[in-house]
Amino acid sequence: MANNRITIKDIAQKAGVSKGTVDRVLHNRGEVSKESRERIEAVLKEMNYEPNVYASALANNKEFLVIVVIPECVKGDYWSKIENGIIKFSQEMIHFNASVRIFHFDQIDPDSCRKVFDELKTETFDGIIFPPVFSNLSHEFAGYLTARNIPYIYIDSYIEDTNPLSYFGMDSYKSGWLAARLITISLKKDHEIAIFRYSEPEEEVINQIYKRCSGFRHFFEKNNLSPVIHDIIITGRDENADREIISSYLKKERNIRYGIMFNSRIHTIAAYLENSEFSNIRLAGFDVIDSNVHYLKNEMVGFLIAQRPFTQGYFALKVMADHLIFRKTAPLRNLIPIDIIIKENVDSYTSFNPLE
Amino acid sequence: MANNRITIKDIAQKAGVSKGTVDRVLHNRGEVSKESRERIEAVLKEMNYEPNVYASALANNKEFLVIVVIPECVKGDYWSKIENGIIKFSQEMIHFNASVRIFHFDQIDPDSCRKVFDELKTETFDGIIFPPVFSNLSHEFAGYLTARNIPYIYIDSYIEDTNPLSYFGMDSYKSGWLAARLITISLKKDHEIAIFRYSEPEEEVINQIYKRCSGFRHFFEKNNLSPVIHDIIITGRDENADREIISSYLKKERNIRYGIMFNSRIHTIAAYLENSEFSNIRLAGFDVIDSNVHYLKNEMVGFLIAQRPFTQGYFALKVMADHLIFRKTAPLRNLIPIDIIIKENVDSYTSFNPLE
DNA sequence: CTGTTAGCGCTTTCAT
DNA sequence: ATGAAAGCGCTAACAG
Repeated sequence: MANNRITIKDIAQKAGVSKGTVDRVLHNRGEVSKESRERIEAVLKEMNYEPNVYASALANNKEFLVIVVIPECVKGDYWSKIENGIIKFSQEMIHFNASVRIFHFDQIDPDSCRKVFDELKTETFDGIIFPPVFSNLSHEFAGYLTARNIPYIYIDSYIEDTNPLSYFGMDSYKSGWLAARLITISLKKDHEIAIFRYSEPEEEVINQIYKRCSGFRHFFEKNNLSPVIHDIIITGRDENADREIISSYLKKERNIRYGIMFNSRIHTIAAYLENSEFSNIRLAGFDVIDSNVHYLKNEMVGFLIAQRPFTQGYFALKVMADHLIFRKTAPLRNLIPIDIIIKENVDSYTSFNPLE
Repeated sequence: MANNRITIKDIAQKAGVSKGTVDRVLHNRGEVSKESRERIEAVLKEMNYEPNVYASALANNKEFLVIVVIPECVKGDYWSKIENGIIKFSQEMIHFNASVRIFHFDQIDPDSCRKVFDELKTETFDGIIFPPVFSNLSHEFAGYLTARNIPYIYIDSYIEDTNPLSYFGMDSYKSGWLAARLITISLKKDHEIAIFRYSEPEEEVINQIYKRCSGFRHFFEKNNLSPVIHDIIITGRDENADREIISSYLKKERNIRYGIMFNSRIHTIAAYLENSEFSNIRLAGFDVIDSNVHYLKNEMVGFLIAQRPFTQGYFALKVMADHLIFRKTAPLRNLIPIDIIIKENVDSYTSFNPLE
């Protein structure tokens, strides 16, 4: 039941050549006569040879450096969970002579991101993983990478007209649609909805938020529902100002019973409403980050839509390693499941991690 | 940034011994003087040595056989997804000289399970994975395994007073609780609920179903809700009889608006109700299996509670491999997230699999 | 073009 | 009790 594994030696014997020659055709690095190659290829196929990638990596003894560029993060937030997944997998790579270097930039400052990209243009590395937060910058950088033949993987979001090795992220449109569906379940006839948004969403990051929002609105249209939906524009920077904006708005619009935010910061809204006269407004948001979980548990937030950031980070790096070290391929687009998280299943969601 | 990896050779040099001696202390197989051992152990700790498990497995060249015992399954059902996860990981094991043999038994026939266990008692193997479906049988078999020092891992459910290496499954009580919570969201005052159950749930399998059911009922009690809950007992074997039982029951109880089943066969109920005068009854059930998904999409079923069977199978085998081949440990209890699946996120749920 | 050789990091005889 | 040596499956440099 076991030792029917075919090795390079078996192939060599059966083809009447040496292991060296077999290796040459396996990695077609030339210098093999046509006859030999054809004979070897035939045997390879016939015996259904599968290389032992571990032995291969061991012998290869080549060093790899994978770069990761993500926004600065604090413990427990979305990016830190992606980073944890990356760090976790990086530990499985060290025995293959592969290491990872992580760069951070300021999520709302394109310049800080450009700086990192510029610095990277002076360095050499074998692969890179990053979220295309600022689309213009990322598009340009992707072009550089393609020109240099450096494989890159997107996480979190995607930009068209580029050629990443792979992509891990959520279908933003569908996640917005799903959020609308969930709100609808308990939406009464005269209930109104508030969408909380930042003043001028930096044009560059608009993509993902925009898609979620349009999925959300389309759900109602397509289902012939037309709840009143308010857009409440806040600064996202000035707490006092925001508190004032929100409270004066809600004072005028007494039918608002649901509030949603399409980034991961619904907890800020929850903090404003908590202990206010509007604490009965039910909130919904994105991402199972610690601060959101707090308000999920005290029922300020009714549900969260989540996307397994740890899994994203872990598998993005795994795909890169498979490509670089093991020469394996992976599916181009990996759409993460859109998870529905409420008070009753959040613990099971956060506590499971067979990988850590 | 890279080649600071410490090898056994480095340790040997620094401790002034040979690689062989270092290896002896690493796997404490004796025959080392106390002085040498202490010196080596000091160096090991000082240099923070991490063995290269891949090189180790390669050199070890030992064969492993892992047994898997699961119920017979058909494509697309719960057990087949567990089996897929197992098969997937087994492919990563072949290069470590480890193979997997899968045995099947009839889920509702304890004798067929006993037969497999008995047969296994005459075979030799290095580890085994199975769901303790029949608790008495499993308990006894676990005792045998413990006595023989063969590591075993439970999937799907757990039995007390045994010593498995690890366990992957859902917190059944909480999943029932969650189901009750979800139904409550849209439960109107005079709505009643039907629990569909098999006549005499085989005493042996009662455990998981029982826990789900009590979680379900407790939710209402603890929240001071007291919807009328009906128990509708069907045979589970005789289609015509069941159809008749259900329809006559529902004819008498016109307030029943929700139906739930605590195993994975809510699709059978959906099939009975579809195109009947009771097609407005909303159903809920467990497990994202193909037939359930069908009724989720046509809205006969409102939601499913799911538990990532592929993940269970995959990681159960991974933990076994880590134990056997790499001598790594794993957490004992791994409670899988309790996923909420509705029409709007089911596709994202089933289509994601970076592992396959 | 091809075979031989040394070696990746580790394990396991086998002498000593 | 310990070191030397061979070998796991594969790669790559080097003769020829």
